[in-house]
Amino acid sequence: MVDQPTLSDEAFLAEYDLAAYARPSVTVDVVLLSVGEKHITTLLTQRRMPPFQGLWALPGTFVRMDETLEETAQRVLRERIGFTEAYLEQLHTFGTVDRDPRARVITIAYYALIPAEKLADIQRHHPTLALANLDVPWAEETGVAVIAINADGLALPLAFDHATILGHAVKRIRGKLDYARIAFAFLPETFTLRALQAVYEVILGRTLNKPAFRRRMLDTGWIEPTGTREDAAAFRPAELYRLKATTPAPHITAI
Amino acid sequence: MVDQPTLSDEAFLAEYDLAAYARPSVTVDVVLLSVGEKHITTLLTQRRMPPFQGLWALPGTFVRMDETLEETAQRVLRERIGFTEAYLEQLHTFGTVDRDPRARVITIAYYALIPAEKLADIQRHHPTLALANLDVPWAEETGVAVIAINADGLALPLAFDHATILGHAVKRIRGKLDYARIAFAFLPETFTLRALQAVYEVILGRTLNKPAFRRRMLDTGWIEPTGTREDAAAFRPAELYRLKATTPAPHITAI
DNA sequence: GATATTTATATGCATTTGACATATATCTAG
DNA sequence: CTAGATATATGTCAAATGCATATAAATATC
Repeated sequence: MVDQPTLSDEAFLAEYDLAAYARPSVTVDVVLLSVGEKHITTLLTQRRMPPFQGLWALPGTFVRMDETLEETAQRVLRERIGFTEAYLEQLHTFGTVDRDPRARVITIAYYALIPAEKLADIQRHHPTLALANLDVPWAEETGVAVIAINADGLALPLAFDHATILGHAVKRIRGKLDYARIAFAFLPETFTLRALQAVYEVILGRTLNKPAFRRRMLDTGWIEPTGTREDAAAFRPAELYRLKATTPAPHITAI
Repeated sequence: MVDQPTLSDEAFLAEYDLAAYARPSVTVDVVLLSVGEKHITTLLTQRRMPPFQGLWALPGTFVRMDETLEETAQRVLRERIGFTEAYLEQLHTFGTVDRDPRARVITIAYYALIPAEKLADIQRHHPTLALANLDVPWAEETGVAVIAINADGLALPLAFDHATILGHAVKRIRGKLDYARIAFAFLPETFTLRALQAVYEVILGRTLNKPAFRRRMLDTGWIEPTGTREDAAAFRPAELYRLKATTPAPHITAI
């Protein structure tokens, strides 16, 4: 229907068209999110070299020429935490001119949801990663930046625009919580309704009504009882549920 | 608190760190969306050179080293349609390795919402742009790619992964319609409730109940009556409404 | 072993939200 | 002035949600 270029044409045009433009550096940064007792948590690395030496940063890497962006993000997971079975989705691309004082660096941010049970494991094998609680000083859909606080209650100063990126990630999972089944990414295979509600409350930053939450969750049809109960710790043990196998895809098929 | 690098350190590290990595080309493509009688519409350009010569593409350009991504998107608007007062937001970043056969090109897609009244104007001044109706062969939140159809009912073959990008844009505005005031970006300053409902119905691809829509819209508090009525065309003229001035920002403050 | 205690689970009820049908109001055309 | 067409308002029903309370099932204590 349309003339296709010959190979030599292609080669010529590649030189002609693209080489004329300066190329920025491109990285992928991954927000590693999990859910603790009272806070959304994340894993940060301390920068050992300038710029922002000593400050805390999201794990990231440069995009290689032969890998997709999603593959880059998965490589970050593999190389930094040795764990790739996480819900992974693109978040936003940050391209302010001077966000990196060295050069023009555009970063495509991804976020990965890590089961809380895996966190201790990951930290044990990767001691350079710091576990931080996120303090979200805004409600609903407003603010942007968040504050990272370590186990001693001290704020970890963040490098680059990473406070903003973290804020975008929090905003995203808050917004998706109601229509996407992302809360389950933070829980083990089987879980109680109480544990599920705790995840919701931590992410949303407010308490929820128990009977209403139970009914709403059961009505979604997302979960099913396993028939077993939690280990009797103290008092009546609760029924364990699991996420049903999804017929449609659980999230957007990314390109 | 932390040792800051000297300038010479910085210069050294900039060379050391960043130059070691190959850099992809980076572009911004803009999905120009509007709403017609029965379809979501968009403006496409026909490629005059390989690759995909003759096929239809989103307007886009290379990111310059001294402009943010949003500024690049605004430059596309200024240079291609001469109109920048549009709701503009980042959509998604597409980075498949071979999406451009010439070289590795990563594109950050934006979408701009154009008032329907401006479309004829734009096309008159920019005859190389084709107005296409979007056929969305999927409901709700499923599919991805869409089909562009010109005024004669013929499908316009799309270059690169632009069918997918267009699909993401449709999905995005469908999803945001209920909680963000984006429908108004397609309407003139003052509008009737019937016109507003028509925009909703075109975007969602289904009809809505009239009284329920009226109440829902009035209950949002987004709009207020102007006190005037539409030009009596035929039969009873409807009240004209306008979008209230927003106290909080209408959309996320991008970095 | 009976009872108290604590949490899980279920139920009842008032309020809210939305879909749908229908009624009333207001304009133009003739 | 009347008919026709559309804008606007109301009424009803079903579903969803929030809150209070009742019942069930486990352990700890006396």
